[in-house]
Amino acid sequence: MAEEKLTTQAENYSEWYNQVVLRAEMADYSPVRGCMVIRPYGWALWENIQQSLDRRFKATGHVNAAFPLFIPMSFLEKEKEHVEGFAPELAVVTHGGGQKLEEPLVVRPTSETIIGYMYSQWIKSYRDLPVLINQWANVVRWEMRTRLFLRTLEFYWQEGHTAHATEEEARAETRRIMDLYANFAMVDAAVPVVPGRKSETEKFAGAVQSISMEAMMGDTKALQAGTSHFMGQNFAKAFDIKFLDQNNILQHAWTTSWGVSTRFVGAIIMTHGDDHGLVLPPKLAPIQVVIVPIARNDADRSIVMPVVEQVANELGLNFRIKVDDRSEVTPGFKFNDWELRGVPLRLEIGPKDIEKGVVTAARRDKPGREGKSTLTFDQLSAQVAELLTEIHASMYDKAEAFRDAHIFDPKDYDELKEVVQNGWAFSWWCGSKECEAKIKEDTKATTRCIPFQQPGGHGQCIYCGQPASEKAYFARAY
RNA sequence: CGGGGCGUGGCGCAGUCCGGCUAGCGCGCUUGCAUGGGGUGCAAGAGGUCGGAGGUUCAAAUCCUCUCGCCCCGACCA
Repeated sequence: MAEEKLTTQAENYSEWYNQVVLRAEMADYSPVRGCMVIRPYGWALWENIQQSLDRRFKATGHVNAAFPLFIPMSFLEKEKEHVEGFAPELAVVTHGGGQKLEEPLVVRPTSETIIGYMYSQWIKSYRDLPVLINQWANVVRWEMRTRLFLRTLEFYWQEGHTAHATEEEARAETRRIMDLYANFAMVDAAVPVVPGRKSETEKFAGAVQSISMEAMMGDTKALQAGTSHFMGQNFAKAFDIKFLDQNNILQHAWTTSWGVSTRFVGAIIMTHGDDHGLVLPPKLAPIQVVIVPIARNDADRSIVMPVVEQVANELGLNFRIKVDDRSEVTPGFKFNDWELRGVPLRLEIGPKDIEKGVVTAARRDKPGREGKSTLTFDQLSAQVAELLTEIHASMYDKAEAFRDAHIFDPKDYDELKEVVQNGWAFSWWCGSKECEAKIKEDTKATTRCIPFQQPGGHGQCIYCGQPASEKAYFARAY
C-alpha cells in the first residue's frame, strides 16, 4: 500500500472506486487496453456470485452447457437489429493458422446467434420444448471507454438462452428469471434493486421486450445489474427454430435470453463501500470472518495461538474464515487492511480476552465502538451466525434507505432536471421516444426502467404533459 | 473518435520551463534488533539510464521530430 488513506467518496467517487478495486486486490489493469485481470480475491467473490445464481438456475430446471467462443460473421447478420446493435463493438478474427479465413469469425459479444443455430438443429417437436440452457462464459465487446468491472472489453457472465412452445411461456420465463435475479441481489448480495421494463430505446438489440433490475450506486447513479429479454420469434425466425405442435402444425419457437455479469461485482462495491474501503455482503464475501490474534511477545503468543487455533477450527466448520497470523505487521495495520478488503466480521483474540473468557468482535458495516461487541467462547458459532445475519440485514436496510432518500417525484420538468443530478426521478412518462431523448439531451438521465410496481392511476408526462399511464425512473447511469 | 493529463527503481512522485558532476525523495522490499489491543520504531542494505526511435549539442530525463502506451472527461454500451 503506497498511500495509506483512500480518496474519499465525497472527494472523487470514481477515484475512490478505482483505488478500492486495486488496493483491495479485486482486480488489476492488464497489458491489454480495456481488459482487466481479476485477482484471486475478486474472483473468489465472483465464484460465490456464480454459485449463488447457479443454484437458483438449477432449482428452476435450467442446465449448463458451453458454446464456442467464435461465431461466423454471417450468423450475426441474420437478425437485423441484433447486428446493427453489436456491429460497432465486435472483435473479428480474420486469420487463423497463418491463413486468411474464408469467413471472418466474430468473438462472441453474446451468444444468441450461435445458440439459436444449435437450437434449430435440436428442436423438432413440441416434446423437445422447453429448452432451458445457461452458459458461464466470457464475451468481448469493443467498448470505447472502460472501467474496472463495470465495462471492460472482455467480461465474464452467465447467459441463459431458452426456447418455448408458446409466447406466454417465454414471457413467463423472462419474468421468472428477473424475479430470480432480484431475489439473488437482495437476499444474497444485500443490493436493493428495482425490477422493471426497459423502454424501446434502452432494450436489447433484437429483443421484443427487455426487463432489467436497476440498483443505485453510492454516487446515486444507476447501474443495470441484470437483464432478461423476451425475443418473441425474432431469433427463431432468423435461425429457423421450428417445431411441430400437438396439432402437427409447424411453428416458430419463442425464445428468451438473460444475463448477469462481473459488473455485479462493481454493483456490490458501489452499493456498500465506504471511505474505509469495501464492505462485502456476508453471504458472498470470500472471507466472512477474519481472526486477528493479538500478542505482545512470545509468552502471549503461546497463550493466544492455541486459543486462536481452536476458535478457527470451530468456526471453520460453518464459515469462510481467515486467521491473520502475520507477525510483521501490527494489529492496527491488520484492522485497516481487512476493513479495506471488506471482511464483514473481525474477531480479535488477545490475552485480555482470554483472561475474561471472551472474544472481541468488530462489524465492518458499523465503524468504531458501535460495531464492537464481546462474544463468548461457548456460544461462538451461534453468535457469529447471528451477527452475520444482522450485518446482512443492516447492509440491506442502509442501502435501501440511501436509495429511497435519493428517489424523487419532481413536480415539473425543471425540478426533474435538478433532482437527477443527485438521485433518480420517478415520474409519469407518456412513453414517447422524443420525450425520452429530450430528457437525455438536457440532463444525461435516461429511462432506467418502468417498474413492475406502479402506483396505479394516471398522470401527465413530466416532459410533454400528455396523459401517461405509467411512471418510469429517470437517472444518470453507468 | 473529440478534449485533458501522464509515461523517471515494485508503487507514488520531484527534477523538464532556464540542458551540465556518480538522477533525488517517500512508500514498499531485504536483514537485524526492539515493538505488537487502530496504519510500529531504529539501523544497515538491494534496486532505476528516465516509454521507444531518430535528431540537435562538447554534454540530453531536460530541447526538436516521429512513435507507442496508459489514465480521466465526453459521444456509445452489460
